Amino acid sequence: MEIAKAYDPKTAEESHYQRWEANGCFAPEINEDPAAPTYSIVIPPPNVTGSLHMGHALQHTIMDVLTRWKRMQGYRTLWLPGTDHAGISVQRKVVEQLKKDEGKSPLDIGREEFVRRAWAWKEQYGNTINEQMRREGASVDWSRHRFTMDESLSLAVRNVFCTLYSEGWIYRGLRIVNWCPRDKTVLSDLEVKEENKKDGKLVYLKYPVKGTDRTITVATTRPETMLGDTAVAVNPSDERYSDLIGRTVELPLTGREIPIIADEYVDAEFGTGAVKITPAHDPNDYLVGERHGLEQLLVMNEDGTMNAAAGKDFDGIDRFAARTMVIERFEELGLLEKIDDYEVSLPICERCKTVVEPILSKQWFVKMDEMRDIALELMRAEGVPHFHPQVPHEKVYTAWLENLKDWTISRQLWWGHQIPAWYDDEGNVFVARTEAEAKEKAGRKELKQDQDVLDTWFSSGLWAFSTFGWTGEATDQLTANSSQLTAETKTDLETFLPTDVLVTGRDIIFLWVSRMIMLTKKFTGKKAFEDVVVTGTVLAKDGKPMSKGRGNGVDPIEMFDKFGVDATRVYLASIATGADIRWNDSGIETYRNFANKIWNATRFCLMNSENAAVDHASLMDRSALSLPDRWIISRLNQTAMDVNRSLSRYEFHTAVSLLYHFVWDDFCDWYIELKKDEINSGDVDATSRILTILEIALRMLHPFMPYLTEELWLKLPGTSSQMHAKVYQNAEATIMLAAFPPGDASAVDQDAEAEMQLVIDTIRRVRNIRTEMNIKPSDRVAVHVAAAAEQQAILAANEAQVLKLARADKLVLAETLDVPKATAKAVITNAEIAVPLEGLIDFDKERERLQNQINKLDVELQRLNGQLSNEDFVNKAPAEKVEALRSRKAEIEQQTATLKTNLEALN
RNA sequence: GCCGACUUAGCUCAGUGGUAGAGCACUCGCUUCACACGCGAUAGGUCAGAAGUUCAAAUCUUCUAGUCGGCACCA
Repeated sequence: MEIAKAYDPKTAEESHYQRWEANGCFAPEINEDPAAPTYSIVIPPPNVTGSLHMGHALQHTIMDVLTRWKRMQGYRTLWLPGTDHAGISVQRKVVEQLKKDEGKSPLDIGREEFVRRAWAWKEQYGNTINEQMRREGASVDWSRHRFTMDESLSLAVRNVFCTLYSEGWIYRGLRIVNWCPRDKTVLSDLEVKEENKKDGKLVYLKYPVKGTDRTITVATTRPETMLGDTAVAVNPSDERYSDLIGRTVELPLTGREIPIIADEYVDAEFGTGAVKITPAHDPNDYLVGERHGLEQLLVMNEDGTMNAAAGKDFDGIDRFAARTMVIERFEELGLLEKIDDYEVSLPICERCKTVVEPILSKQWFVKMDEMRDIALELMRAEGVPHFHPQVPHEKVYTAWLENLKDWTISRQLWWGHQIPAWYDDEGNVFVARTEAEAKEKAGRKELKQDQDVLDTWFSSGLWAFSTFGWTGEATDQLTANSSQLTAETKTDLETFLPTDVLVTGRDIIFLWVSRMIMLTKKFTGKKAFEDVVVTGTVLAKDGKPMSKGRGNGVDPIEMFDKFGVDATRVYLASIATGADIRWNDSGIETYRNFANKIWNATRFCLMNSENAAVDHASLMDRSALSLPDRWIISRLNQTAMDVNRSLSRYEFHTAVSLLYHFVWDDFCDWYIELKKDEINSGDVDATSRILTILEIALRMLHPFMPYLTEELWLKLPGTSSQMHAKVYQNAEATIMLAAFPPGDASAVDQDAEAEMQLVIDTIRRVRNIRTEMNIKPSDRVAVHVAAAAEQQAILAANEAQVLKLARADKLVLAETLDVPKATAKAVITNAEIAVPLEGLIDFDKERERLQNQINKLDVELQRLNGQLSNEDFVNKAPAEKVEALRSRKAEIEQQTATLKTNLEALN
């Protein structure tokens, strides 16, 4: 069979995905047994404006590994893909496009037209990440792809809103919220990030106290808000100001007169001990205002400019320009006391980096206290979700829940789920799924729908169940009597919820994961998922998070082009420990090389495969198996068991490491080398066996390296759909439906492993002698081994292999050595190795070699002696530990004695 | 301010009580008929520092230092 000398990932990547998809291999229905156990994962829906970044690639790799592994195990498997509608991001893109192409604003074209264009934008650009996922090899069921604004998911949103409203969990109220003046919308606390600014200023303003010649000084980082001050507060016990309480100040620049009040909120120690109170522009001031019945004076517009209430001079001025103006005016009036440098932390809009303005606004909120209890109860009673790694995520999650504040869910956007609330002329609100129902409730009056839409995370919070068809309508097949349903009649909702695992980054545990847990439980009574795998962050080479701003990102698509999809996937899996990790090109090269190694190992097996074929029976007849066969079968089964265990614990890096070492070290470096002569000589049985070992290895590798393994598996003679797991018997042959090797404990053969160790050690010591004594690779040597009869027999049975790999032409086995003085020697467990080097040996060098071996053993001997002479150790340590050290000590002493004898013999 | 994580070979990282590991880089030798994206052989760590628990600590506890993260506050 002709097969290229090096693996070219492109070929494999282009040929298999389409066929898998077309054959329905990704859909759970490929599984012929409707009663098979299920395994389901919903994807954290990427932003529809987004393209694939390294975080996606990492998480998708993990999800695909799990999905393919479970599918191969015969589970009825579903990995459900989809995207979210990304309210703010899409809105911004469409606004920009509109301005650029037509010079128009959204208001110019109206809401209906704007939404139409947003859909058009989504249709045109929203598919990028889906195509990239195909390239990744993601085995998602595209027939179940969901979008948060799909009709069914939107119906679910409306029903959830109505239910929560009718139960009093959703309310509309006037609160201080986070306002982004650039996006002109409110944001939830989680969408605002604090940023420390060292170059901030603390401005001290003097307010004249009415009826006196005194002033009272307040300090502020936002001087422009003084235009909205409605009081000055001091601590009631602050004697400096006690005589001023109850008086008023004449608020400069405004002509307004505001009271001086006393409130415990004020810290007399901080600043001047007097605080300006702006109830409409600061959350703490808002509370003070509530306590004292102060006016809430809003002085800012939604775009961050000051409004008419700020005064004629400031009306329409941007907030930062107004800040400068206020300072200047105070200076002119002689009322600016001083300006101090001050480190401030500014709230920043997570998406657009604009400084967020705390502002009084009427918004919709979800009350979180009862919601929180749902999640805490799940964690308390069942420990759900199980976080992997548990530390630190479980603790952070729980702590966050305990301090949860209400969630602002309205957004001043047009793209999204418009809030299903209608108002009559008097401002009465009617919440209903449809306008018709609202009118019904209102007595058929003319109503106007709320202009706001819901937070995108509100709809993604339903993702775990709305994606499976839950709409909140009476027609939903829900859980109550699902036990009466047969497997065939169960809906997706009954079949796949709860999902098995959620794989995500830590940045959206609060934003999304926690809300999904609460909402899923509330509306379906089920858990959203049992486990949450929290991946670390893939950092750039500089140790910082990858970001467009820094320009330090690594594009997964470029990595696919450069190293191949499979290599990238295995590399990502190898770093999936839960900890953050720096991107490292040499790491990914390792797995490019690994892919090539697998390719070439297969190439070798296929070069001589005439008449041979994959044949699982060929491994069963123990009497026909040689030592290397028994050994590799033992290693194979041990590896399979360990890989399964690692995957079940989400220890992806361990699984990769096990597979890497099995394939490269055990299979390629030893097994292939040991069997080479047999294979090359056309031994059909030997070739069938090696093909079979390889075939099983490819299956284990498949979840990590889907393209390479499929490409090679299909080339192996004898592979067919007969090798599929039994629930996929009628599908077209593909490795992705082959049974995942479970590993067989009874095939693990400790004797074979010990015997092989003797062969390996013998070969290694001879190679070592050759290198250190500068023997040319082309020169053959004689190998003498002194050992007991049992060891002699093992080596005798593998003489050809030892000779070949040690590049020797003679193997002499005896109880004791009979060699000339000019001989290099070494000791291994249960044997002594000697290589006569007449005329070639450098006696000084051989002395040095022997002395080095003695020295190394001596270091270990010292330590063993130390431990064994410690009575506490001997008395208290487990007996088998003590015994192990004793026997190791005896061995070392014996080996040292031999080496010393040999050293003396050279003199 | 509170909470947490991390600190192991030159680099990037595994390793949750019993002889310190990997990949890459480095050194030496190989056009050995699957693979130079390779083969063979070496070298390289008082596991951040200190104290404690234990027969035994990279691993458990406490403290210190440094790095990073989350939360809170911020007139």
